Amino acid sequence: MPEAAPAPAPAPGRQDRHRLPLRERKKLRTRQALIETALDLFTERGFDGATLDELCERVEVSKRTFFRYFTSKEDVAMAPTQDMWTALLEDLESVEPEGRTLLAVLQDVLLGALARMPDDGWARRVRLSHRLAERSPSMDAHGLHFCDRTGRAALDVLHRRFDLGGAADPRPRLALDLVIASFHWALHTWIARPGSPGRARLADDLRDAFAAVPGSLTLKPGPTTAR
Amino acid sequence: MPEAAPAPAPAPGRQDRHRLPLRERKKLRTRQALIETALDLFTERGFDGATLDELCERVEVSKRTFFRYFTSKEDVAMAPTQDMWTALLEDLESVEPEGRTLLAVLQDVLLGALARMPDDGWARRVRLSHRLAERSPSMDAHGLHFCDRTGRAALDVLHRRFDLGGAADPRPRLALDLVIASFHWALHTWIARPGSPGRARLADDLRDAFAAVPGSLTLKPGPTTAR
DNA sequence: CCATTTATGCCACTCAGTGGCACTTGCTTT
DNA sequence: AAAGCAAGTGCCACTGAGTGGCATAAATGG
Repeated sequence: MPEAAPAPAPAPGRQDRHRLPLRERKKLRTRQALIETALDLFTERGFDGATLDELCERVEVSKRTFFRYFTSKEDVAMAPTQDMWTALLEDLESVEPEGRTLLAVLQDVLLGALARMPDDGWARRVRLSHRLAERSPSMDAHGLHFCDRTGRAALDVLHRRFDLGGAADPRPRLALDLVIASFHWALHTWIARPGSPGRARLADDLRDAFAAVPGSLTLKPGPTTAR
Repeated sequence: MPEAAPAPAPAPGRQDRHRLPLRERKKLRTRQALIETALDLFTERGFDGATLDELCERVEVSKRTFFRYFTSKEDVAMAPTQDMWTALLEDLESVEPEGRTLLAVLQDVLLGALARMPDDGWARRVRLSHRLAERSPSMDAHGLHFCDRTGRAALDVLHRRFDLGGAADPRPRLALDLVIASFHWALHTWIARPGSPGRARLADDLRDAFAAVPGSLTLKPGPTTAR
């Protein structure tokens, strides 16, 4: 049970990495090594089967140091997806609705954040990460919790910037959860695809989910013996 | 990280409690005592501030026994809500759509399960439980995970019983998540109400959320300076 | 090159959760 | 009523996640 998380400091874009001071670059490298090694290790032995001591030994870092980068064992394995949500949160600060519905705005921002993820293996990391989550309850729980927290933060930003019909109006929350649900479905579908499709394919699946949103309100169960 | 959960055996209805053999009644009493005491203890000292040893001492049960009833520390504090989701799952086995949309069916079943919760302090337990969850990340995560798992199980039941447009259709999943999101919003609103309103008030809040679903697709952000 | 700040290593500690075995207790059998 | 069975429980030792504290190493700024 982590008390207070330090600043997670997600990975910044590749291009400005050279500009950073030496100390920061070293930290980034350690963080990246921890993520990469953790994903491999957990995939090999299973999330519960691998211990933090093993991970720290491989990366040649003390356990104490690990917990200065990540708040928990689950946290390190979820880092790839979290980076995307964090990017989304940043974009919300500057987006302009321009007559679109809230739902459309959220959908576009999510697609935008997705498109901006690095191409250097991010897709592979996300895939490994979510395959692990499918098999480890605690990882899954951690991921859902992060989604939920970030979602609330996103709504706070929007409530601050726009008039969304009062704090007691459930509609913004429902719209957001619809987008999150779409994302989860897309991710699930994308993970299950043969081969190792990239970002673009995930974006396509996401668009499919978005397109199905209106129909989800009117879908009627067919007859009992339809198969 | 629990490996495999034993049968959680949620509390059965009050009326048939007398019919149970002595041994079963004793188990029920122990389970109930653990839940009740846990909620009080965690509320007093905070979820992280209280240890399982303290809880077991108060209930006069060994820690080993605690883990024969609940899979984790979080689990015991979430039991009240879980009972409702489990009831919902049972109801889904026998519901008939009768021309309604999937969304309407899910909404009605949820309201039905809610109405059937015991009146003996269930509302209070749920309130305590969710106040704790608001303040403890790990409890919140555990609750979200359970919701998600149960939701998937619910969809499995429906897919087995009805034709929902194929396994690759995102609409059923979106409809379900919409209902879950409605429930979360209702719960959040209900918890924040002054006094200690009962089940009925929660059902009202839930109906409000359901009514707002269509509007969540068309809501447009107002002008930046609307306040 | 030194002073300060910042990241890390090391060690001991708490507490959640598990495995194993002995023991009690409610229920059944004769 | 005594004996037998099996479910449920207690006790104890153990693993592993996560934290606190302090000493050390390394990067930065002057």
